[in-house]
Amino acid sequence: MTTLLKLQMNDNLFLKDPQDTELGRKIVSHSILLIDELGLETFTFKKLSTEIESTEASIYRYFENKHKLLVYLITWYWTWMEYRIEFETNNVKDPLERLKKAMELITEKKCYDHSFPNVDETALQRIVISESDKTYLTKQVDDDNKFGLFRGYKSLCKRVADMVLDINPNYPYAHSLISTCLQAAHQQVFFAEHLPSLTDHKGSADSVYSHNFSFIYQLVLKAIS
Amino acid sequence: MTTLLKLQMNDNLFLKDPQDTELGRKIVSHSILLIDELGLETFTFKKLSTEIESTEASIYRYFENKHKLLVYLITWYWTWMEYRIEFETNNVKDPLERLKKAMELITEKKCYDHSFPNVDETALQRIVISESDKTYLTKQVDDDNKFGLFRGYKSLCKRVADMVLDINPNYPYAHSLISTCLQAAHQQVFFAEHLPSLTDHKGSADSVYSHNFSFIYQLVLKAIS
DNA sequence: TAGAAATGATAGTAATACTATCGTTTAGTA
DNA sequence: TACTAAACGATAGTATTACTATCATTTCTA
Repeated sequence: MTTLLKLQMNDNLFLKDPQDTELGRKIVSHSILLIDELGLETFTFKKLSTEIESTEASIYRYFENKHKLLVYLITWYWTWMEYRIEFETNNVKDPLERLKKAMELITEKKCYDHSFPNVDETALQRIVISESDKTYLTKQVDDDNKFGLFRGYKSLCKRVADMVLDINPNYPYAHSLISTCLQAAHQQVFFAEHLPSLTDHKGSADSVYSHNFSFIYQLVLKAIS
Repeated sequence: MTTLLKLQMNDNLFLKDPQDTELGRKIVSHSILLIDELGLETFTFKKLSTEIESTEASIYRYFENKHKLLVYLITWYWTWMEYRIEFETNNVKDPLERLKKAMELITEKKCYDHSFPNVDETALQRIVISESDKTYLTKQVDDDNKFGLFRGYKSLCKRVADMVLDINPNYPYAHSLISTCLQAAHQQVFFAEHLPSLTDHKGSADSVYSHNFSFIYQLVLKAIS
């Protein structure tokens, strides 16, 4: 039996906490499936509402608009990642081993996590790959940032950067390096599937992910050595 | 007196070549200013048409929609970058020097290039920083790719990757490394301005750009050594 | 100077991204 | 059990967007 968990999310991400009600959880779980299927630009609250047999108005009671919903989902993903890294590196003493574990977790293909029954992590990872940059590449980024909407991502970045600094306190670009790697971790997967000449990761999905880990892990190790 | 130049663009990027007519050039030059000002999501052909005292219908005769216009502008930028790299590394024999020059050009803050009077390269670079990922992060990426819309970017990536392979033919991730660096080159600038905890580049704009060059150049050198 | 191409003017449409109102159902609580 | 408030559904409405279509006018060109 798996323990059911609830990740603590920033209040400003929603109007009413979707984790508290049946409808809220349905909005979250089905929005993941529908954004994955349609892509963010053609996804609408209208389509989601018919999918879950509810109404637009009801969805608007949980999320201000689809941008906020996207930020919510992406933040959930990074918060989940940070929790997993914390959990898995908990007993690891060697700083190099801890960094390696973190990079493995970041670059691996995700599968369903039974602790969170209403989140399809595989679909959510695909959303992160193709939509996550859109959370901050907007004109309202500074406002959104003021409301703490990017705390999840920043906190994860800091945690891994601190691992880098544990190994080499003199490396001057720990945060830049990690934010670059977090980006590369999904960008290279996207390129492997859609624009293969921009990457060297070929072959099956599995081999793309394992090449990607090697590429990124080596990049980090050499950079900080 | 500067020589006026025209970059050869893929036909599929437009319905009618905007470089051929006065109106076309006005569409290009003012769309750069307006997208820079408003951001892609609030930019519309309606607003652009009033800005240039023309009509929506006329703009639609040049570009199918604003996505294609964006791809056109971004492609212009990468084509311009590749031309400049070619030009500046022409006489450089040492492969390491050539790579260094290329990385300098990629990471530097751009200023107005008199060879292209209707393009504000400073504004265009800001657009590249905040909007370029949106050219391919769509559901139509495979279709767009079939029509060769990303040739400019792919060609630049290949050229720089080849420089890497000139230095170390055994490095297995040349394309991944360069596409990662091209991304980091603008992403870190964005973070420095809007999400500073995700980067280590602080201070004035100039210092952000020079730190960014150091960060990326060291990353590449160490990775391929 | 005729004909073609380019542009402007205008209208119209389906979809989007909301907001507002009101009635009904559900849930907590006294 | 009865009351109250919150949650939800149903419906309507609005401004804007992203186009498409048509036709008149200007401009270029052979």
